[in-house]
Amino acid sequence: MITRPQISNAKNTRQRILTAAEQIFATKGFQAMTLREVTQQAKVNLAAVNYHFGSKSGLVREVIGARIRPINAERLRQLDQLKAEYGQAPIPIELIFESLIRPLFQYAAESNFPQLAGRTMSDPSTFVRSMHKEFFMDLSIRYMQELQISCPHLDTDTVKFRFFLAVSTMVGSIMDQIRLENLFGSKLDPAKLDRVVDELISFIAAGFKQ
Amino acid sequence: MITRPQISNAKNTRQRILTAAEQIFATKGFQAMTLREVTQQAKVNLAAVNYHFGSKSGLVREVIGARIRPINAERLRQLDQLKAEYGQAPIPIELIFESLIRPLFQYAAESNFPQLAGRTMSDPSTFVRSMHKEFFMDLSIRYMQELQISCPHLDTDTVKFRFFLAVSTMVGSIMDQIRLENLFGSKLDPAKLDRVVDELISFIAAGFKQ
DNA sequence: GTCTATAGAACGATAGAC
DNA sequence: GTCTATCGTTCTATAGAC
Repeated sequence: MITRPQISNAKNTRQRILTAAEQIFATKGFQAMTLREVTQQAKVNLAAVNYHFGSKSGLVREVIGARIRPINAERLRQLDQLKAEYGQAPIPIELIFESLIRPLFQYAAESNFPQLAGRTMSDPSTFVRSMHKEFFMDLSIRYMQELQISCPHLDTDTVKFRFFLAVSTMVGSIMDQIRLENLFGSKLDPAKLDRVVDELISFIAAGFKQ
Repeated sequence: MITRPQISNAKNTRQRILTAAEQIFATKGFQAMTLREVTQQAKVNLAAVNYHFGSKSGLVREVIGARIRPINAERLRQLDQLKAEYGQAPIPIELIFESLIRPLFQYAAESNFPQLAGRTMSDPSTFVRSMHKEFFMDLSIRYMQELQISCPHLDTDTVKFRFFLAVSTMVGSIMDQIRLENLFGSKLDPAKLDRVVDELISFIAAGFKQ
């Protein structure tokens, strides 16, 4: 029997690094995440990071991209479906934001992705900032187009302002789970997190519709 | 004539360190701000930071506190004045948030304080997080009490959720000036910043009132 | 593909002269 | 109060054995 320990180990090592890096980056940010802590938590050798990902930046790029690409694909899939459903009629604001926000939180129970996304949006390091533009610029333009159609009474600048505020609310609320826990005095159970998403969507839609 | 070069130099050195540290912390965050860069930009000796502030943490504590204390005092002053004006009657939601948000942005033209505050709220370092609790916990409780009075139809948890979202919007929007500039394609002039504040207050109030 | 060992640079902090 | 000089630590990244 031919065994392939290298390949299967490689996958395990690579995946364990990704898992550890995601958790640490999400909670500490780019600068404070050290490769020593990542490899220690993943129980792999320090040099493995450079072998598999080339550099610390390469690792973080992979961590963020691996999570955000499927989320953004799901967002656009839902938006396209709404587009098909409503045809020429404008899509209701709530449904547009549903398609933007639900996919972001749907994996929250099985990962810390929301926190990761929030960190990606708020991390001060120039490297992470450049990724933010790469992953969200086109998406933002598409959503603003759709919102403009659903809000013919608003001028372009107002749509931009309110979309900026809507995204700020979304980002701010997923970024700061600790502030949320301070407010409520304990860890959030999944039921409370669902409630956060419901409140978030209706909060944003109300601000946008006025 | 008796000169006191030490004292006047001390003040200059101390102040120059604070100014440089504020600018760098606001843009880069705690971890990425190095004392070498701060002292180089302030044109003072590296050792001066430890003489005047004890440590990097001590410096950042001073930077944040020096800005946030007067802002919070002004917020509570305005809130108390509203309280006196309205007596037993509930204060309108918009005015409550005016008192929370305007003082945050009023010094925006003459400093980068909004960005500093956003960084304080979002920085992942545990040290900065502890300051966040120190400076904003009591304030949050006071504002939630006032909002509860103005929203007797909402239960306590809903007030908490929406206050959390309102603060998220405020923090997210001041934190990420670069995202705002990406959206509008250029630096924001003061007139646009005023517009941001107006939109922000009405956006939050709409989300809270529904 | 994974390891040890280490290069090379940057960091916060401090001791001690002035 | 300010300076020079430096300690001890930590970091990313890499070279080279296995």
